[in-house]
Amino acid sequence: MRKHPEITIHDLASELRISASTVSRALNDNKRISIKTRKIVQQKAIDMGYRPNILAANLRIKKTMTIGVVVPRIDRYFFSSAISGIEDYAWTKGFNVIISQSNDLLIKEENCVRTLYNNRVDGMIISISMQTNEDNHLRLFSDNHIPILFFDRFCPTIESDRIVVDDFNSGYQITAHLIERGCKRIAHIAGPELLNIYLDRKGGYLKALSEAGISVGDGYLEVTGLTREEGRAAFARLMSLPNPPDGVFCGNDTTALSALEYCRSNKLKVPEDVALVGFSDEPFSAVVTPSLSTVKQPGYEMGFLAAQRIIERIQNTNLPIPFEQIVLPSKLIIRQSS
Amino acid sequence: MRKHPEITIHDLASELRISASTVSRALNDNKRISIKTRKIVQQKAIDMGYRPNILAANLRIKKTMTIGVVVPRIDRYFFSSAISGIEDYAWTKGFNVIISQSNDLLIKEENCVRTLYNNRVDGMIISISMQTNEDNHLRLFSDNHIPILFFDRFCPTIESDRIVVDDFNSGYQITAHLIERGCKRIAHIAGPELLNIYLDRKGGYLKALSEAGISVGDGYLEVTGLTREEGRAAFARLMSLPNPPDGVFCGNDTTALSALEYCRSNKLKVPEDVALVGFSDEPFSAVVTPSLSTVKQPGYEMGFLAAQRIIERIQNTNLPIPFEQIVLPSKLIIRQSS
DNA sequence: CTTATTTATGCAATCGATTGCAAAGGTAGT
DNA sequence: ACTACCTTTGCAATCGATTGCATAAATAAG
Repeated sequence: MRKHPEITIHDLASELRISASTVSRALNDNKRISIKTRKIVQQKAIDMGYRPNILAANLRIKKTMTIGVVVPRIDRYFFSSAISGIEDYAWTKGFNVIISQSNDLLIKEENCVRTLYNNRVDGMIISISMQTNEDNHLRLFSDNHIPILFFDRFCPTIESDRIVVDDFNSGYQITAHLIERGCKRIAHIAGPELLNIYLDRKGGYLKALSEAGISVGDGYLEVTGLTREEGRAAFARLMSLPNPPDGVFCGNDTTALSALEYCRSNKLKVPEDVALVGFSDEPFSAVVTPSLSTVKQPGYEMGFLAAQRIIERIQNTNLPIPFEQIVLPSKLIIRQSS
Repeated sequence: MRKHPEITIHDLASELRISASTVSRALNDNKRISIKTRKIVQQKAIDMGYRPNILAANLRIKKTMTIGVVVPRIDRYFFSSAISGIEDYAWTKGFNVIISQSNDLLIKEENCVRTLYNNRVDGMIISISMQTNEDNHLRLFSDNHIPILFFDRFCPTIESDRIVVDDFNSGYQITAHLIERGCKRIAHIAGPELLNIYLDRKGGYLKALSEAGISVGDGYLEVTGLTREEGRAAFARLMSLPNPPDGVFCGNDTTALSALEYCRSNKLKVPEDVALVGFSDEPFSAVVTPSLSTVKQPGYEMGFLAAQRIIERIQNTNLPIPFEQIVLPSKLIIRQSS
């Protein structure tokens, strides 16, 4: 079939013996061109297999119709479903999504953000890394008035839109649930204090306890990186305390799973000996035995909404819509582990 | 900080009282420019906060430094880990990755491919949808000599590179394993015949059986879309046969999970009453009870390799490297379910 | 000191589309 | 028939970088 000869508006123009500007306008359905010519041009474009050179147009327009996404890891279900939501919406609006992952490393995140900036994405959706304790790279966007939007893990020092779930309340509900089901000694494996989401989950935990007049037992508060290994280690420490907990609120499902495995190999009954609750509703949580109680975060919806919001902002740069923190409902899912 | 005034090479040029061409060359470390000037220009670029306009450069160069990716669904672990591999490698080479998902719909896939084509990606990595029974949209790339590479699910009628696992052999191994552990009546829940991967898995199953002198029992071969629901229905049909199987090779882990759940609710013991094997090693497979035997597909490695290969092709358009089908080793993982 | 050669820089065209302004053609009003 | 106005189209500049060719400057050779 057709090989290299790439058709331009100039080819169309000379073929039709009209000017390139007319062709351009005709293709864009500009009312300044007569309907008749428009039809002719558009038909010819099809006949000759013309495809617009988006780069040239973008250069002129100063838009790339692209939004950048940075997440800690693409292969974590919560994030991939968020990306799925972003892509689905962006696609309907003709935006492209370019993705990159920070691997939870600040340096990599800085590089990703800088690259997206240099690639002139029209906006960026990001969930920051566990290490992110400064915001210079993010300022690149906010200072230059390029829309930036955080979801889930956000940077509190940057003014911008955010989409989060109510981690505080979720932490509260989880803990309240454990209390209600009769747990007396409730521990918590928390995530890095750098991230608000983990601080909030812990905050909810503390509030629920204090409201119930329960004090946090000695050594009942572990702070970890929430990996499989750290989770196991932390849980092991908890269970070797002189007075081990009978309920543990794990910072995420991964650590809850580690806990479950620890219980299995140490012949501890869940939830009889110790009740467990995780966070995120990873796909495996529903199918392990016993199935894991957890909090469902609407990843897809968050992504969808994020895309919606940032595209709105991209298309109304002048309109001063105030920044907003959108809190999505999360849902406590009680299963066999508690 | 700095607001709108975007700096161009011309600004640098006039500031330094030299020509734009010199600035351009200096920034690209062209040896035709004296080291001294190069240093000066580069420093000035930093001072003035210059950032190259990639669009302008790309327009000239006719490269976008972008590779497009199309997968059925981003939120499936196999695919998200492949994307992760793609992104990791592409990133080291300065390529951007733009993703889109077909949702296993041919129409959506066609649109995605066309969009990527119009966006002038330098190459495309794709795993086709379950419905893809024609290749016109894919010809858009191959006919125009834009590198295209398939991974996992490929289109046999398009000449191109492919990265796959040995589905035939994997299917063979799974079945042989079931035979070896004593199963006499082995069924298979296969995927759409449109896709080679499923045909091959089935082929391996058949070969192993015939080699062992076992014939396929009546109704022992189900062909489905491999979803949760279809899997359950198919498995239910199998188990209600007059002579139900004592070993089932499920086309993927999802259907194997459906089977497992069916067994649970129907008090069938796995693997005593019926042994189960899945395919893909989804994250949940290791943690369900009983844990699922399955075949591990190296998603991340496939993606990494795919990116490596396609970038190589992008950068050597003229060099006629012959197309290749790269077969990656898969690994049978035997767990409790068999 | 002149000519040949290398080194460093600049000019101007180019990539392909968009767009303000000008101009040509057509219609209408008086 | 003349001016006024509207419709339709074209000219040429622009977006910001790259690059072949030409030129200027510096060095080497004779």
